[in-house]
Amino acid sequence: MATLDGIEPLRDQLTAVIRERIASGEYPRGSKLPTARELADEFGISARTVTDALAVLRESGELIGVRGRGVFVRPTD
Amino acid sequence: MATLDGIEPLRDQLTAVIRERIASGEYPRGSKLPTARELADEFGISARTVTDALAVLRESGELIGVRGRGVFVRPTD
Amino acid sequence: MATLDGIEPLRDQLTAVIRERIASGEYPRGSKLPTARELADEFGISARTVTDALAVLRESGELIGVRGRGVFVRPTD
Amino acid sequence: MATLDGIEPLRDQLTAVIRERIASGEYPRGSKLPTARELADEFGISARTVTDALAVLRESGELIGVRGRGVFVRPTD
DNA sequence: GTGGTCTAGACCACT
DNA sequence: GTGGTCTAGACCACC
Repeated sequence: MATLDGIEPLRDQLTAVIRERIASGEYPRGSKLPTARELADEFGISARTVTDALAVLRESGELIGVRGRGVFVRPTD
Repeated sequence: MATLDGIEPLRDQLTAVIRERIASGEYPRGSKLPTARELADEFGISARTVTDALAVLRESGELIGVRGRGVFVRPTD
Repeated sequence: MATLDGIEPLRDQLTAVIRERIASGEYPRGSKLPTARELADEFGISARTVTDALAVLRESGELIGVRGRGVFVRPTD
Repeated sequence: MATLDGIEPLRDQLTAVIRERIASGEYPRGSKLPTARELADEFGISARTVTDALAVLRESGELIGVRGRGVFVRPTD
Protein backbone atom coordinates (compact mmCIF):
# COMPACT_ATOMS: atom_id res chain seq x y z
CA MET A 1 0.00 0.00 0.00
CA ALA A 2 1.25 3.43 -0.82
CA THR A 3 1.90 5.50 2.23
CA LEU A 4 1.87 9.15 3.05
CA ASP A 5 4.27 9.65 5.91
CA GLY A 6 5.45 13.21 5.61
CA ILE A 7 4.83 15.92 8.13
CA GLU A 8 2.57 17.83 5.75
CA PRO A 9 -1.21 17.43 5.91
CA LEU A 10 -2.35 14.20 4.28
CA ARG A 11 -4.52 16.22 1.91
CA ASP A 12 -1.53 18.19 0.63
CA GLN A 13 0.67 15.11 0.34
CA LEU A 14 -1.98 13.38 -1.72
CA THR A 15 -2.43 16.45 -3.89
CA ALA A 16 1.29 16.34 -4.63
CA VAL A 17 1.25 12.61 -5.40
CA ILE A 18 -1.60 13.03 -7.87
CA ARG A 19 0.18 15.93 -9.54
CA GLU A 20 3.27 13.75 -9.92
CA ARG A 21 1.26 10.92 -11.39
CA ILE A 22 -0.25 13.28 -13.92
CA ALA A 23 3.16 14.69 -14.78
CA SER A 24 4.71 11.25 -15.11
CA GLY A 25 1.93 10.03 -17.36
CA GLU A 26 0.69 7.45 -14.89
CA TYR A 27 -2.58 9.34 -15.03
CA PRO A 28 -2.64 10.47 -18.68
CA ARG A 29 -4.49 13.55 -19.94
CA GLY A 30 -8.18 12.81 -20.25
CA SER A 31 -7.98 9.55 -18.35
CA LYS A 32 -10.15 8.60 -15.43
CA LEU A 33 -8.64 8.51 -12.00
CA PRO A 34 -9.24 5.65 -9.57
CA THR A 35 -12.37 6.27 -7.52
CA ALA A 36 -12.10 8.26 -4.35
CA ARG A 37 -12.69 5.07 -2.36
CA GLU A 38 -9.91 3.26 -4.21
CA LEU A 39 -7.50 6.11 -3.52
CA ALA A 40 -8.58 6.11 0.11
CA ASP A 41 -7.79 2.40 0.33
CA GLU A 42 -4.50 2.76 -1.53
CA PHE A 43 -3.21 5.38 0.89
CA GLY A 44 -5.00 4.20 4.00
CA ILE A 45 -6.82 7.47 4.57
CA SER A 46 -10.46 8.44 4.67
CA ALA A 47 -12.50 9.08 1.54
CA ARG A 48 -13.26 12.52 2.90
CA THR A 49 -9.60 13.49 2.92
CA VAL A 50 -9.29 12.19 -0.63
CA THR A 51 -12.19 14.33 -1.82
CA ASP A 52 -10.61 17.29 -0.05
CA ALA A 53 -7.45 16.73 -2.09
CA LEU A 54 -9.44 16.25 -5.29
CA ALA A 55 -11.35 19.46 -4.52
CA VAL A 56 -8.07 21.40 -4.51
CA LEU A 57 -7.19 19.99 -7.93
CA ARG A 58 -10.71 20.64 -9.25
CA GLU A 59 -10.52 24.20 -7.97
CA SER A 60 -7.24 24.70 -9.84
CA GLY A 61 -8.64 23.13 -12.99
CA GLU A 62 -6.22 20.20 -13.05
CA LEU A 63 -9.02 17.68 -12.56
CA ILE A 64 -12.64 17.55 -13.66
CA GLY A 65 -15.22 15.75 -11.55
CA VAL A 66 -18.35 14.33 -13.15
CA ARG A 67 -21.05 13.10 -10.80
CA GLY A 68 -21.86 9.47 -11.30
CA ARG A 69 -19.00 9.03 -13.76
CA GLY A 70 -15.69 9.74 -12.13
CA VAL A 71 -12.84 12.21 -11.88
CA PHE A 72 -10.77 12.94 -14.99
CA VAL A 73 -7.44 14.55 -15.75
CA ARG A 74 -8.03 17.76 -17.68
CA PRO A 75 -7.37 16.86 -21.31
CA THR A 76 -5.70 20.05 -22.57
CA ASP A 77 -2.87 22.21 -21.31
CA MET B 1 -29.76 34.13 12.85
CA ALA B 2 -28.45 34.57 9.35
CA THR B 3 -29.56 31.83 7.03
CA LEU B 4 -28.17 30.19 3.94
CA ASP B 5 -31.11 28.90 2.00
CA GLY B 6 -29.97 28.84 -1.61
CA ILE B 7 -29.59 25.74 -3.70
CA GLU B 8 -25.83 26.10 -3.86
CA PRO B 9 -23.59 24.18 -1.46
CA LEU B 10 -23.53 25.79 1.98
CA ARG B 11 -19.77 26.15 1.69
CA ASP B 12 -20.06 28.21 -1.48
CA GLN B 13 -22.90 30.33 -0.12
CA LEU B 14 -20.83 31.14 2.95
CA THR B 15 -17.81 31.93 0.79
CA ALA B 16 -19.95 34.45 -1.10
CA VAL B 17 -21.34 36.00 2.08
CA ILE B 18 -17.86 36.51 3.50
CA ARG B 19 -16.68 38.05 0.24
CA GLU B 20 -19.63 40.46 0.37
CA ARG B 21 -18.87 41.40 3.96
CA ILE B 22 -15.28 42.14 3.02
CA ALA B 23 -16.37 44.21 0.02
CA SER B 24 -18.93 46.14 2.06
CA GLY B 25 -16.43 46.94 4.77
CA GLU B 26 -18.27 44.91 7.40
CA TYR B 27 -15.07 42.90 7.66
CA PRO B 28 -12.46 45.61 7.04
CA ARG B 29 -8.99 44.94 5.60
CA GLY B 30 -6.73 43.56 8.26
CA SER B 31 -9.53 42.91 10.73
CA LYS B 32 -10.16 39.63 12.50
CA LEU B 33 -13.14 37.58 11.46
CA PRO B 34 -15.48 36.00 13.98
CA THR B 35 -14.24 32.58 15.04
CA ALA B 36 -15.19 29.58 12.98
CA ARG B 37 -17.49 28.43 15.78
CA GLU B 38 -19.22 31.82 15.90
CA LEU B 39 -19.79 31.74 12.16
CA ALA B 40 -21.09 28.19 12.47
CA ASP B 41 -23.58 29.35 15.09
CA GLU B 42 -24.57 32.43 13.11
CA PHE B 43 -25.44 30.40 10.04
CA GLY B 44 -26.57 27.25 11.76
CA ILE B 45 -24.04 25.03 10.03
CA SER B 46 -21.18 22.88 11.23
CA ALA B 47 -17.79 24.29 12.07
CA ARG B 48 -16.33 21.90 9.53
CA THR B 49 -18.28 23.47 6.71
CA VAL B 50 -17.16 26.90 7.90
CA THR B 51 -13.52 25.87 7.81
CA ASP B 52 -14.09 24.45 4.33
CA ALA B 53 -15.33 27.88 3.22
CA LEU B 54 -12.47 29.65 4.95
CA ALA B 55 -10.03 27.24 3.28
CA VAL B 56 -11.25 28.38 -0.12
CA LEU B 57 -10.63 32.00 0.83
CA ARG B 58 -7.25 31.17 2.31
CA GLU B 59 -6.31 29.31 -0.85
CA SER B 60 -7.21 32.37 -2.92
CA GLY B 61 -5.31 34.68 -0.58
CA GLU B 62 -8.33 36.68 0.52
CA LEU B 63 -8.01 35.53 4.12
CA ILE B 64 -5.05 34.67 6.31
CA GLY B 65 -5.39 32.09 9.07
CA VAL B 66 -3.12 32.22 12.09
CA ARG B 67 -3.22 29.27 14.46
CA GLY B 68 -4.16 30.21 17.97
CA ARG B 69 -4.97 33.79 16.91
CA GLY B 70 -7.74 33.85 14.36
CA VAL B 71 -8.54 34.45 10.71
CA PHE B 72 -7.85 37.87 9.20
CA VAL B 73 -8.84 39.76 6.08
CA ARG B 74 -5.80 40.24 3.89
CA PRO B 75 -4.68 43.81 4.56
CA THR B 76 -3.52 44.87 1.10
CA ASP B 77 -5.05 44.71 -2.35
CA MET C 1 -35.48 -10.38 6.54
CA ALA C 2 -38.55 -8.31 5.73
CA THR C 3 -39.85 -8.83 2.24
CA LEU C 4 -41.79 -6.82 -0.27
CA ASP C 5 -43.63 -9.24 -2.50
CA GLY C 6 -46.65 -7.35 -3.81
CA ILE C 7 -47.38 -6.53 -7.41
CA GLU C 8 -46.85 -2.81 -6.88
CA PRO C 9 -43.51 -1.15 -7.58
CA LEU C 10 -41.01 -1.86 -4.81
CA ARG C 11 -40.68 1.87 -4.21
CA ASP C 12 -44.38 2.25 -3.51
CA GLN C 13 -44.49 -0.84 -1.34
CA LEU C 14 -41.63 0.51 0.72
CA THR C 15 -43.30 3.90 0.95
CA ALA C 16 -46.38 2.21 2.36
CA VAL C 17 -44.37 0.16 4.83
CA ILE C 18 -42.62 3.25 6.16
CA ARG C 19 -45.95 5.08 6.49
CA GLU C 20 -47.31 2.14 8.49
CA ARG C 21 -44.27 2.14 10.75
CA ILE C 22 -44.74 5.85 11.41
CA ALA C 23 -48.47 5.36 12.10
CA SER C 24 -47.81 2.40 14.39
CA GLY C 25 -45.18 4.29 16.34
CA GLU C 26 -42.40 1.95 15.29
CA TYR C 27 -40.78 5.06 13.81
CA PRO C 28 -41.86 7.71 16.34
CA ARG C 29 -42.32 11.39 15.47
CA GLY C 30 -38.98 13.11 15.38
CA SER C 31 -37.00 9.91 15.45
CA LYS C 32 -34.26 9.00 13.02
CA LEU C 33 -34.96 6.35 10.45
CA PRO C 34 -32.52 3.53 9.77
CA THR C 35 -29.99 4.52 7.14
CA ALA C 36 -30.86 3.99 3.51
CA ARG C 37 -28.33 1.18 3.41
CA GLU C 38 -29.89 -0.54 6.40
CA LEU C 39 -33.34 -0.34 4.84
CA ALA C 40 -31.96 -1.71 1.59
CA ASP C 41 -30.46 -4.64 3.45
CA GLU C 42 -33.62 -5.21 5.50
CA PHE C 43 -35.80 -5.50 2.43
CA GLY C 44 -33.25 -6.96 0.08
CA ILE C 45 -33.63 -4.14 -2.43
CA SER C 46 -31.22 -1.61 -3.92
CA ALA C 47 -30.20 1.54 -2.12
CA ARG C 48 -31.43 3.44 -5.13
CA THR C 49 -34.98 2.18 -4.62
CA VAL C 50 -34.82 3.11 -0.97
CA THR C 51 -33.75 6.66 -1.71
CA ASP C 52 -36.55 6.89 -4.25
CA ALA C 53 -39.08 5.88 -1.60
CA LEU C 54 -37.58 8.29 0.92
CA ALA C 55 -37.73 11.05 -1.69
CA VAL C 56 -41.49 10.53 -2.04
CA LEU C 57 -41.93 10.89 1.71
CA ARG C 58 -39.67 13.93 1.86
CA GLU C 59 -41.64 15.50 -0.97
CA SER C 60 -44.88 14.98 0.97
CA GLY C 61 -43.34 16.35 4.13
CA GLU C 62 -43.66 13.12 6.08
CA LEU C 63 -39.91 12.77 6.36
CA ILE C 64 -37.19 15.34 6.68
CA GLY C 65 -33.70 14.67 5.34
CA VAL C 66 -30.84 16.36 7.14
CA ARG C 67 -27.54 16.28 5.34
CA GLY C 68 -24.83 14.45 7.19
CA ARG C 69 -27.23 13.38 9.92
CA GLY C 70 -29.95 11.19 8.55
CA VAL C 71 -33.63 11.10 7.68
CA PHE C 72 -36.18 11.93 10.39
CA VAL C 73 -39.90 11.51 10.89
CA ARG C 74 -41.57 14.92 10.83
CA PRO C 75 -42.06 15.80 14.49
CA THR C 76 -45.43 17.56 14.32
CA ASP C 77 -48.75 16.84 12.66
CA MET D 1 -15.20 13.48 40.57
CA ALA D 2 -11.68 12.09 40.65
CA THR D 3 -9.16 14.48 42.10
CA LEU D 4 -5.46 15.09 41.77
CA ASP D 5 -4.24 16.61 45.00
CA GLY D 6 -0.58 15.74 45.23
CA ILE D 7 2.31 18.17 45.31
CA GLU D 8 3.55 17.09 41.89
CA PRO D 9 2.57 18.95 38.72
CA LEU D 10 -0.95 18.03 37.64
CA ARG D 11 0.39 16.81 34.31
CA ASP D 12 2.68 14.31 36.02
CA GLN D 13 -0.02 13.19 38.43
CA LEU D 14 -2.36 12.56 35.52
CA THR D 15 0.35 10.72 33.63
CA ALA D 16 0.76 8.42 36.61
CA VAL D 17 -2.97 7.87 36.95
CA ILE D 18 -3.27 6.88 33.30
CA ARG D 19 -0.32 4.50 33.64
CA GLU D 20 -2.01 2.89 36.63
CA ARG D 21 -5.25 2.51 34.72
CA ILE D 22 -3.42 0.84 31.86
CA ALA D 23 -1.58 -1.47 34.25
CA SER D 24 -4.78 -2.35 36.12
CA GLY D 25 -6.62 -3.10 32.92
CA GLU D 26 -9.11 -0.28 33.40
CA TYR D 27 -7.76 0.99 30.08
CA PRO D 28 -7.08 -2.31 28.26
CA ARG D 29 -4.42 -2.73 25.56
CA GLY D 30 -5.73 -1.40 22.28
CA SER D 31 -8.72 0.33 23.83
CA LYS D 32 -9.65 3.94 23.27
CA LEU D 33 -9.12 6.37 26.09
CA PRO D 34 -11.81 8.83 27.11
CA THR D 35 -11.54 12.04 25.12
CA ALA D 36 -9.25 14.76 26.37
CA ARG D 37 -12.32 16.80 27.27
CA GLU D 38 -13.79 13.96 29.30
CA LEU D 39 -10.53 13.49 31.20
CA ALA D 40 -10.37 17.22 31.85
CA ASP D 41 -13.89 17.14 33.27
CA GLU D 42 -13.22 13.99 35.30
CA PHE D 43 -10.22 15.53 37.06
CA GLY D 44 -11.37 19.11 37.06
CA ILE D 45 -8.30 20.30 35.17
CA SER D 46 -7.78 22.12 31.89
CA ALA D 47 -7.84 20.37 28.55
CA ARG D 48 -4.41 21.80 27.93
CA THR D 49 -3.00 19.94 30.92
CA VAL D 50 -4.62 16.74 29.72
CA THR D 51 -3.12 17.02 26.26
CA ASP D 52 0.26 17.69 27.88
CA ALA D 53 -0.03 14.46 29.86
CA LEU D 54 -1.18 12.52 26.81
CA ALA D 55 1.76 13.94 24.86
CA VAL D 56 4.17 12.49 27.43
CA LEU D 57 2.59 9.07 27.04
CA ARG D 58 2.56 9.32 23.25
CA GLU D 59 6.21 10.31 23.33
CA SER D 60 7.03 7.21 25.37
CA GLY D 61 4.98 5.02 23.09
CA GLU D 62 2.50 4.01 25.75
CA LEU D 63 -0.34 5.74 23.93
CA ILE D 64 -1.02 6.22 20.25
CA GLY D 65 -2.96 9.23 18.99
CA VAL D 66 -4.98 8.75 15.84
CA ARG D 67 -6.25 11.92 14.21
CA GLY D 68 -10.00 12.13 14.05
CA ARG D 69 -10.40 8.92 16.04
CA GLY D 70 -8.99 9.27 19.48
CA VAL D 71 -6.11 8.17 21.68
CA PHE D 72 -5.46 4.47 22.16
CA VAL D 73 -3.47 2.29 24.54
CA ARG D 74 -0.60 0.67 22.67
CA PRO D 75 -1.80 -2.85 21.89
CA THR D 76 1.44 -4.80 22.32
CA ASP D 77 4.15 -4.88 24.93
C1' DG E 1 -9.57 29.10 23.29
C1' DT E 2 -8.51 29.24 18.11
C1' DG E 3 -7.39 27.38 13.70
C1' DG E 4 -6.43 23.35 11.03
C1' DT E 5 -6.69 18.55 10.02
C1' DC E 6 -8.81 14.14 9.92
C1' DT E 7 -12.24 10.34 10.55
C1' DA E 8 -16.58 7.90 10.07
C1' DG E 9 -20.50 7.93 8.14
C1' DA E 10 -24.64 10.16 6.69
C1' DC E 11 -27.67 12.21 2.41
C1' DC E 12 -28.09 13.33 -2.24
C1' DA E 13 -27.44 13.99 -7.52
C1' DC E 14 -26.32 11.61 -11.30
C1' DT E 15 -25.09 7.70 -14.41
C1' DG F 1 -21.82 2.66 -7.74
C1' DT F 2 -19.57 7.40 -8.14
C1' DG F 3 -18.79 12.11 -6.89
C1' DG F 4 -19.96 15.84 -3.90
C1' DT F 5 -21.64 17.81 0.29
C1' DC F 6 -22.36 17.91 5.14
C1' DT F 7 -22.35 16.66 10.15
C1' DA F 8 -20.38 15.51 14.63
C1' DG F 9 -16.70 15.12 16.92
C1' DA F 10 -12.02 13.69 17.51
C1' DC F 11 -6.61 15.26 17.85
C1' DC F 12 -3.18 18.59 17.52
C1' DA F 13 -0.31 23.13 17.05
C1' DC F 14 -0.16 27.48 18.63
C1' DC F 15 -1.19 31.49 21.41
